[in-house]
Amino acid sequence: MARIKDVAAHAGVSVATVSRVLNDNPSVTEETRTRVYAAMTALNYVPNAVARSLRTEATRTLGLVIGDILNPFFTELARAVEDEARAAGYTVVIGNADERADQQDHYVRTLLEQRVDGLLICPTAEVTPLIEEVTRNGRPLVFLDRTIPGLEVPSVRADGTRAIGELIRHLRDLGHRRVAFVSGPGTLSTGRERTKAFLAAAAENGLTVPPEYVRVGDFRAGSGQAHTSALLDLPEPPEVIFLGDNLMALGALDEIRKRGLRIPADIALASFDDVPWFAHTHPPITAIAQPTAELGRRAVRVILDILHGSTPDSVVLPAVLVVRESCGEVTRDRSREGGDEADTAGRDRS
Amino acid sequence: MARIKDVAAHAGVSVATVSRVLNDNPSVTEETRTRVYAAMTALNYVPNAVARSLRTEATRTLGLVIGDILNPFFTELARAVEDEARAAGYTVVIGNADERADQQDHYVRTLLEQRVDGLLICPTAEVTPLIEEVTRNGRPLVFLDRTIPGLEVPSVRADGTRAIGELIRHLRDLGHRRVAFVSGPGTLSTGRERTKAFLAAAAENGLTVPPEYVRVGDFRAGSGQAHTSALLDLPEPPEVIFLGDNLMALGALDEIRKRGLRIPADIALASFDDVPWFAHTHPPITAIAQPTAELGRRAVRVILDILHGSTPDSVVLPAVLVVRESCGEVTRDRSREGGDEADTAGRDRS
DNA sequence: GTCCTCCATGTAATCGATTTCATGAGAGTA
DNA sequence: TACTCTCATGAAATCGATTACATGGAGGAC
Repeated sequence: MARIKDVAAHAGVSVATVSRVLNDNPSVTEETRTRVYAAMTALNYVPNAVARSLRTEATRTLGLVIGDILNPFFTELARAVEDEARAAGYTVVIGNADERADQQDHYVRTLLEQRVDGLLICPTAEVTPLIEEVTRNGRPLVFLDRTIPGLEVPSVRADGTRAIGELIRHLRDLGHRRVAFVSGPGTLSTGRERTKAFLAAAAENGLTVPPEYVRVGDFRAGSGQAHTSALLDLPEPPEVIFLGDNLMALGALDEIRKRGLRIPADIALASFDDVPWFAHTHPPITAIAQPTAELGRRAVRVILDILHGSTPDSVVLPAVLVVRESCGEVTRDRSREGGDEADTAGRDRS
Repeated sequence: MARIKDVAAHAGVSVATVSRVLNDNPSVTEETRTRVYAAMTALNYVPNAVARSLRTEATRTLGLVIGDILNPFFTELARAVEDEARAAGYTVVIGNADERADQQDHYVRTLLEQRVDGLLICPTAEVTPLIEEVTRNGRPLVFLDRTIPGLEVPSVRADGTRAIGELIRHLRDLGHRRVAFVSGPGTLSTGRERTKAFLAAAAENGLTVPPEYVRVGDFRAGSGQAHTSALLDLPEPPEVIFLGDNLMALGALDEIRKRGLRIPADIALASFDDVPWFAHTHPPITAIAQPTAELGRRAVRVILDILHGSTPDSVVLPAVLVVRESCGEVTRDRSREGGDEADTAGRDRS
């Protein structure tokens, strides 16, 4: 592969001049510039980013570690991060933690070795020694979607507290009394936060929640299915199951379909996270939508701010309730709203 | 950040020795080895992969350029590629072409600059000058999911011809005569191939397909919706619409829902690509499933073979028809099969 | 004509690792 | 004791770029 030295020889100049052309240094004659460009195309020259990064101590690369690449929430997030980063001239390297702390650490380590300029992490666990060390060393870091309390790291996330309150009120208005919640792991801020909001809203709306109605899932389809099965097998099963994320909702649907139950007549369903196909299930699923793409974009802006030397604040954006039909028919004039909701679900897809 | 020189000084050895420890060179005393490890942990040493790659001319990194990161088919593919690559000690850098040739080229160029050891590309266009150059220079390259005819590049893909034949027979058996197809772009091998298979199968089953029933989409939700709308507005609309991929099927569902039509009574639907939620729509969608994860794994094995010096053959795996209910009730004893199909859709999710 | 200034270009050090070749200590043998 | 052989370790070149500093030629002022 052609090196800068070959280009220099071919163009009859020094490597310094070629480097200047590469970096748009204005102190190069128009004539030599064109000669250098000609040499580059003649030799199919592709600059070696490895060598450049070694010298400049910058890779113009961001590392993004997501929780689960099969979760549409994270892919939408990744897509937004990438778009925003590319616009700023950065490349994004995505690592898929698969919701496992060890695999998260594997990618964090790899990304550090590759000397990414900044790290965006959706932490999959409370805190690991590696993460702690990264924060101690003051390397550019932003937590995305999830946070770790006690660490001085800026974070970008959605707050679903209000939307969960609205959901519970909606359920109570529909006459439901026995509501179960399948949360995420207690080691994740999103799991804890959603559970807390659920319990608070239930209390506020006069719903008593027996302990067996609050289950700890792992944000994966399998656990949604298992907990749904367990809940349906209770002596007094709930009237509504609220799943803590879209993958667990998919698992719940699998289980409900397997048992031949009807939604919402036999069991009502709601989900945290809204995904496009929720509008097309039978019936369409009531869900809480996060401003996913905006979270991704803001996270990039925060990390770029850090790289430019400032110390930005954390960002919290509200999630919103999207009422559909999986918790029961809403009797008031909802026809118009139904159309709006379909639009909402499809919003980010165009 | 600590460098190998600092570790050497701290351990009282030379940089060469530290490098030997890093690379598990057996000719290092157990005693110095432990002293070097101690120095590394004391200094929080993280080896600089940039410097190492510059010297060794290898990055242990694979580049993967996918068509669209919001398409679950590609994310499942990416996930499988990543898993297989990680098992072999490689990191994967994913680029999202967003179905645009220019953005595909942007990532190919970036990945070449980063000196990835091999490239896995799902080409988004017939052929670009850059792609042609990459093949001419003989850099390790594999086409995934899609191929470009005329280029001597190994490819890994699924063949849906037989499954499409089965689908058309299934439609004919259900009494359908007017079948429309929304294909992918003619510039993509998958688009051409599916169209060809569709037309051949239609002819074979005695179905006449007027030209306005064969539409060219772009594998994105919006075009599925637009073509569905156009088809439904025809003086003689089709009885069945067969969408060329899962995103266009989602768009078709949007349009059908907007019009308040029922599936399959008003319009029947089938899709290329099977995704988990197709089992949960109303009604569940008949689809053609690709062996997605296996495609990803095989592609990694092929590129690794190339890196090891062999010249592997292309891989073609069959896609299979998954019959559900969106084309009409199957009257025979299908109760058991219904259960099997749900399992099939959920297969890769556990 | 001489000197100074400006500016395009070149020379060489540098980034942090790997790797070849040299070296010197210690063991073994006569 | 002297010599050879082995083997752990060190010194220095190298990968391909960037960049501080040096250089030399053209042009202007006197």
